[in-house]
This record gives sequence, C-alpha cells and structure tokens, in this order.
Amino acid sequence: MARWEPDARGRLSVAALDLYLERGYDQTTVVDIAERAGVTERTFFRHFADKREVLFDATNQLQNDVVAAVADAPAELSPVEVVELAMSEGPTFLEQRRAHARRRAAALAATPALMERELLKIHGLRGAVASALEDRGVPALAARVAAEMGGSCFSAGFAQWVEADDARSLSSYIHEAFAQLRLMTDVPH
Amino acid sequence: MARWEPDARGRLSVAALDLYLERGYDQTTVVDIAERAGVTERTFFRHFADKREVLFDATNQLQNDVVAAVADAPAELSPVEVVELAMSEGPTFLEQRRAHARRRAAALAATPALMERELLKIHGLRGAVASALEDRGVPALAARVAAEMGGSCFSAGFAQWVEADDARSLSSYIHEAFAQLRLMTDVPH
DNA sequence: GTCTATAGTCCGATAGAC
DNA sequence: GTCTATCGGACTATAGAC
Repeated sequence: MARWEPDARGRLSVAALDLYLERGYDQTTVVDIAERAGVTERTFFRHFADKREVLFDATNQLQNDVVAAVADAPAELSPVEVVELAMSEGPTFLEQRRAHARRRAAALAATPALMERELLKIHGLRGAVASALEDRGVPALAARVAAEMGGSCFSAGFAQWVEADDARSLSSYIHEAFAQLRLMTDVPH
Repeated sequence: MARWEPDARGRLSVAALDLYLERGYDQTTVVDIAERAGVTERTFFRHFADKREVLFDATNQLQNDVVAAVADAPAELSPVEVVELAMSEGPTFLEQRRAHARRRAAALAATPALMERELLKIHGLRGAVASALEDRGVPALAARVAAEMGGSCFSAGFAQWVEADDARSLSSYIHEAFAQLRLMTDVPH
C-alpha cells in the first residue's frame, strides 16, 4: 500500500473547482483546497504555481494537441485551413468533458482573475500556433494573422458549445465560427 | 501653496513603469513605487486597485474613446467598417505617446502578470464594442464577430506600431491589419 | 493610519519507489 | 544510492478591513 493516496494533483483540481463554485474564488483559500484534497498547502504549491493555475491543466494539454495537429496537417492545405483543422480536430479529448467545461466556464465568468489567466493561455496558444505554422514554411505575417483568427474562432466556438443545450460537437461549433468569420469578411458592403 | 504636490496618480504611474523596467515587476514593491512618487502605500491603493492596474489608465480611456467612435460612426457603414473606423480613429491620443508605449510594451513583454491584465482589458474592449454595435441595431452574432476582428486587428496593429522604427501612424498600422485579415480570408485556396 | 489574512517563496526533512 | 512526492515552518508582500 502506498504511503499517500495517488493523484493528489487531480484531487486538487477537483476540489478547487468545486470550492470556487460553492463559495467563490475570493472566499476560497489554498488551505481550503488542500484540506478537501487531503494534502497540505505546501503540496498544492508544488503542483501548481498559483491559485489560478489549478484550473488549467486541460488548457495546457490543448495547446500541445493543437500544435501537434498543425505540424501533422497535410502539406497542401493553406494556413487558414491548417489552423481550422488543428483547432477542430486537435482537442478531441474535450468532447467527452462538456459537463466539466460548463462548470469551469461558470467559475471563469464569475471571476475576472480566472478569466485573465484563460486569456493569457489563449494568447499563448495563438503564439504557439503561429510558430508551428512558421515551422511549416508559412511567412511570419500570414502565420500571425491565421493564428489570430484561429484563437478567436476557437474561443467563440468553445463558448457557444458550452452555452448551448444540444448534442452538437465542439468540432462543429468551431467550424461554424470559421465559416462566420469568412462570411463577415467576404461579403462586399 | 498646495498642501500636497498635485497629480499623485500621474506620479505613481510614472514611478511604477520606471521601476518595473529598472528592476522588474516582481522585484518592485508597492512601497517602492509610493516612495518614489512621494506618497504613502495607502495612497497607492486609493488610486489603483492593485499593482497591475497602475499601468492601465490609458487603456481604460482607449475603451471609452472607441465605444464613443462606434456610436458616432455614419449610419450607412457595415459593422466591420464601423469597427475599423472606431479602432483607428478613436485612439488618436495614443499617436503622441509612442515612446511611452514602447517602454510600457517592454514591461508587459517581460511580465506575464502584466500581460494577463492587458489581455483582460482588450477582452473588455471587445465586449464593449460588441454592445455598442448592438445599440446601433447590429444583430448579436454579427456584432460579436466584428468586435472580435476589431480586437485582433487593434492588437496586431498596435504591436507592429510599437515595434517598428518608422514615422507611420498607429492608425495606418491598424488599417493595414484589417486589410491583411481581409486578404487571408478572401483569397481562394 | 494600523492591523490582519492570505498568497506565494525558501529552507530543509522524511519516506517509499526504482 | 537516487529519485520523487510528501510535509513543516518561517518568511515577505499584497490587499483589504477596521
């Protein structure tokens, strides 16, 4: 038998989200989270740099998956097509976690400090996608603009997927956001 | 003769940016900033909610100006045209502050905590622009997409204006970003 | 203007897994 | 022996309360 229960990190993430929703982010201390997870405050800070980062394990994985999908995309696709493919097919693991995504989105919407971190992560995703495009030979400026679009469309699609009460996939919402963006810019005024 | 030197708020902003650049954000305490500005720590927190907010007075004014420009734009313009006009002509006061913008950008780039706040402000700007468009009768979805584009193009244009070593205006860089976005989506692949 | 709670860092100690 | 995950306590600075 192990000396400690396994997966302290996972327990901390669950405890944190539950507490942020139950009593609010500001009213939750790191000690509260650690106690509910059955570890000490010190252990919390060994797993997570700060009180916000505990909700962003999935976001960090998302970035890895999307960057890998950009690298693996067929060579003949245009930059925007590469980004659309990577943004919609990279994060398949999220499709199974819609209920969790809803709870997490509620916590972010209630707490500017958490929203700040979310925006920083999306910003980092944009930068990583731009770099991955450049590695494919896409010129810097085109890579930047395509990555910028991708970040916006991912955010918009993800937000609608979280809000909606239907059976549609995240992937389909992200494709829809790309289609809307094309419509807005294509149509002559 | 006044009992206190005037414009404590302005002195605090200047002192903070100087110190963040001299020794880094983490190595600067609020007491350091207050001392250099000739006030007490308590006064700092009466003017600014936290240690980050001290760099964002201009950003808050930017949002007011852009929202006003959206409301005042000619009725016959399309949503994207309204946003492009508002984003490029709203913040004229920034044109005179390029040197300051460069110093501020250096501090943001060096400090994720400051970049987070910047991204939250841009996020708020997007939301305010979307609301202002809806007030003009633009449907919610179109308003959201147009505001999203506007935020991206403002950020991209502003970043290039700050980085570049030329005499071009911020306004021209923002127009260029819009043009690039149209190019990326218009061109058939 | 003073007092206090809490976030976050740094030092080291311990004990099981490999 | 080395590695990794835990825990303990002291410490500074932010930020809010009174």
